[in-house]
Amino acid sequence: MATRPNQRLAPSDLPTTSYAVLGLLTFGTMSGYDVKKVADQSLAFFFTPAKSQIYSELRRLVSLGYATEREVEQDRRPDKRLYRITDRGRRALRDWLDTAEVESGEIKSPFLVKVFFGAHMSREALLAQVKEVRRRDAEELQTLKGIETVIKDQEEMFFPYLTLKCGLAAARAVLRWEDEVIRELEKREGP
Amino acid sequence: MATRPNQRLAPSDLPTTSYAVLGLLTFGTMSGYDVKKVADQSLAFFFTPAKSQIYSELRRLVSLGYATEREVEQDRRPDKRLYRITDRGRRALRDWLDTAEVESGEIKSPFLVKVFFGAHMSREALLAQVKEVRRRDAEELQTLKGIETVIKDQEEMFFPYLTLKCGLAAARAVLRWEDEVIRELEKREGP
DNA sequence: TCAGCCATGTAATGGGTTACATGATTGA
DNA sequence: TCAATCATGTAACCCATTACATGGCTGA
Repeated sequence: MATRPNQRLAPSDLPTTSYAVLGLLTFGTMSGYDVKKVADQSLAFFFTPAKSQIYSELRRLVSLGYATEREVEQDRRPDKRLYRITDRGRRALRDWLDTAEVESGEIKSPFLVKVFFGAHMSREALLAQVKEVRRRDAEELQTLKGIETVIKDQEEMFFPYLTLKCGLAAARAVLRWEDEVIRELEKREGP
Repeated sequence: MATRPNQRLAPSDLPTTSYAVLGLLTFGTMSGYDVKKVADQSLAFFFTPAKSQIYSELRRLVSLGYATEREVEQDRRPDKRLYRITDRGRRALRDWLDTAEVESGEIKSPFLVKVFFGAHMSREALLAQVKEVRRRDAEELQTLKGIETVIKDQEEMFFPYLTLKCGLAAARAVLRWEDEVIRELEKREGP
C-alpha cells in the first residue's frame, strides 16, 4: 500500500526508549554497540537502557520500517549490523516529539527509601551511606561540568546542552541537600 | 531448623520495592490497598509502584516469613487481607538498611528526551510542552510544600522530612531550569 | 440517575535487567 | 600472564505496568 509522502503516521505509541534510540540514529548509521555508547555519553542522565534493550528496539524499528539493517562482516571483531534511520522513521520521530502529551519523568531512588526509614538504622550506618552517595554525586557533577566545557559553545549542541543544564541544576541542588543532611545527622545526639 | 533469635539474615537480595513495602508495614497492620495509599502519600516522590506490584510483594513477604497474612471478611466491602510484619521481617529490613551498598537512584524522563531532540521540533511545540511540564511541576511543588507544613515539626517525621527536603530542593532547581529554558526559547529567533 | 470514587484485588502483557557467550587487543 | 576493555550480540528471567473485574456509596 502506497502511503502519501508527508502523511502523519498513526501515533504508534511505542515506549520512550524506542524514540530515544530512533533519535540517536539521526546522528548517523550505527550498530547496537555504538548506540549504547552514544546513549551513555549523552542521554545517560535521564535515560539508561541496557544493551539488550537497545538491540531489541533496533529490531523493532526495522520491523516497523523506521530503520534499515545492513550486515557488515569484520575480521578480528564479531560481525555487526548497522542501522540507518529511514524517512518514515524520521517522520515517526517528529510525530512523537510534536505530540502534546509529555510525561514529566520519575525518580527511583533506593537511597531515599533508606533515608525515609532511617529511624531503623544506626546513625553511623546512615551517615556513612549518605557520605558515600554524596561522594559519587560530587563525582557525577564533575563529569557533567566536564561535558559542559566541551559543548557549551557548540551551536548544534544547543538542545543537549539544555538537558545538561537540567542535570547540573539538579545535581547541585541534591549535593547541597546531602550536605545539609550530613550536618543534621552529625549534630543529632552528640559523639 | 531453629534459628538463633538475633542472627543476621542472609542478605536475600530482594528488589528495593520489597523493602519499601516491608518498611511501610512497620507503620502498622495494613491491607494491600492501605499500603498503596500510604506509599502514594509518603514515598511517592521517589518510589511509585503499581497496586498489583504491592500485592505480589506482600505475598512474597509472607512466603519469606517477613510478614503474616490474616483474612478479614467485610460486608459492603470486598474481603481483605491484612499484613503484619514479623520479627524476622524487621530483622530483614534492618539488615538491608545497614548494608553498605547504596544505589543512588535514577531518573527516567521522556520529557528530557524530547528536549534533547528539540532540534527536530518546531519551537512552538517544544515551548508549549515545556510550559505544560513547568505547570505540573509547580503544582507538584505546591503539594510538597503542603506536606512540609504538616510534618516539619513532628519529631517522628524527622527522616521522612529529610527526603521531602530533597524533593523540595530538586523541584525548585528544576523549576528554575524550566524558566530559563522558556526564556531561552522565547528569545531564540524573534516573534 | 449516572459518573466517579472508595475499596479490594487478579490476569495478561511487555519492558528492561542480569547473566551468558565469544574472542581479540592492550596495559600492568 | 592475567585482568580489563573493546566489540558484538543472545537468552532467560522477572519486575512492573496496564487492563480487567466487582460492587457499594456519594455528590451533582
